[in-house]
Amino acid sequence: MANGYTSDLSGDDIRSNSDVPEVVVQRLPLYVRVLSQFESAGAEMVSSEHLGTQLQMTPAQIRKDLSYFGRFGKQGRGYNVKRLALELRSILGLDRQWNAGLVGVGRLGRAIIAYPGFRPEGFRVVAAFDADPSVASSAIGDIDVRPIAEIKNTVADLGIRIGIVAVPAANAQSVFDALVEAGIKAILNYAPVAPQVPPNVKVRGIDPVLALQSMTYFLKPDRTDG
Amino acid sequence: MANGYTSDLSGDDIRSNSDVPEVVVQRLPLYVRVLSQFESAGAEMVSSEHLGTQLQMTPAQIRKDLSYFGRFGKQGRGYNVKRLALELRSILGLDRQWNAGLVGVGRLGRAIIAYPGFRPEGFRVVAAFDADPSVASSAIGDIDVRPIAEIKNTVADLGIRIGIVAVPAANAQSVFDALVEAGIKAILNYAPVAPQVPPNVKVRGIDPVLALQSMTYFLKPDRTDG
DNA sequence: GTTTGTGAAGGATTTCACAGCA
DNA sequence: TGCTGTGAAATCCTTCACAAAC
Repeated sequence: MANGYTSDLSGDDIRSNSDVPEVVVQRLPLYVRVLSQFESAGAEMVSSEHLGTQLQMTPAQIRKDLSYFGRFGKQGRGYNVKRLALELRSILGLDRQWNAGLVGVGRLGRAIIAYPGFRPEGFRVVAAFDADPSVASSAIGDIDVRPIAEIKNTVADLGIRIGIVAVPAANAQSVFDALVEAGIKAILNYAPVAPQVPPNVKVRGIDPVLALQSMTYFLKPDRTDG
Repeated sequence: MANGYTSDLSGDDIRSNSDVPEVVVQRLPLYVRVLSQFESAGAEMVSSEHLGTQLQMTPAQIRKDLSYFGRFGKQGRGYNVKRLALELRSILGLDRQWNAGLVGVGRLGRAIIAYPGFRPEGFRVVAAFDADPSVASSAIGDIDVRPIAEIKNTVADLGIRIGIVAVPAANAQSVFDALVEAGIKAILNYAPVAPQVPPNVKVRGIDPVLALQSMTYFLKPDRTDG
């Protein structure tokens, strides 16, 4: 995200900071992704050097990151691609399904429901919520849309662990509050706001505008291109 | 946002690292955003304390960040909301329009074109490109769709400074190459790949899956909720 | 009294560099 | 020989704490 603000840890039922830096956790999915690519390209072994080239990172950083979780490599040979991918997926909890609840079924919310990239990675949107009563109590595809007031019950009933917020900025904070109240500890936020949540709830923001705005800074010394 | 990997700087025509840390630049848009909110709420002045509460950051960090660019505050009073917003927008180059070219007009690409959040912030998608010849040379809304081979000319003709990549993973690298070849220095990447670009080209990734995958780590110690 | 701007301190992250193993 | 795993060094980033300004 661009740019995930991330409300931090040290809850009681969220994995505590223990001593793995947050940045390291954020890089793990990147490793999983390129390992998958190597895997389907048929590679058996891979070195930190090789991974580093793909990800434009130093080999040392990759080795250090992995060393927080175990000793997965073999000197002189590198890492077994399949094994390392499996280990990392297990560390991240990607070896199971995660149910998500989407709040806001406007244009963006519908695009999120239709997005085909979640399922193959084990994320399922199993319920949707909306403030508009004419939308709520209908259905989109095979997903029921319910009134916001039902978040808490539905979260419990369907085993929802992840919230996805796709409502207008003005309504976003009240949605965060409702999700937190429902016991949600991980939120993917598409709304252009800085969420106020307790420190034991993680929020990652998806915000293309913020991403663009931090790049224009570097474009400024603007040699008249066009 | 989620997690922007960011291929770094020190080009010749990209604002050099000088000595403002990259993290600081990435926070500036956040400040702009909450300042806008305060502005439309009618606030005249704001303190670093107050901003910090909104953004869940320490006041010291905000003051330090701002101090890289100038002395915008008044002791005892804080910052003038309108003035600070204006200064930051100017620093980030948000006081003008930026033209972007979108590559890939599938489901996601069309959603990006339809996204109403760019325009009000000064970002305009002025051209689209696609590999599929049956889509290229058509138009979507008021935007022409052209073959990928025309990127370079179109970038020059329309003054495009920003590339937006919304193609399938398999085609993404060749699109990055084409954009770089066309002289683009800032790319917003929606494709789930780690781009290989020269160090003077900035890339920010928008990737909800990566964002989710780094949150599940903290959910793992999984008290059977559902 | 309040709040900024900033050196200096403290903490976190990255990189170095090399012993140890295959 | 080739490459990992890792303490130690170096760098980067955040927070502290206070003089100066309003």
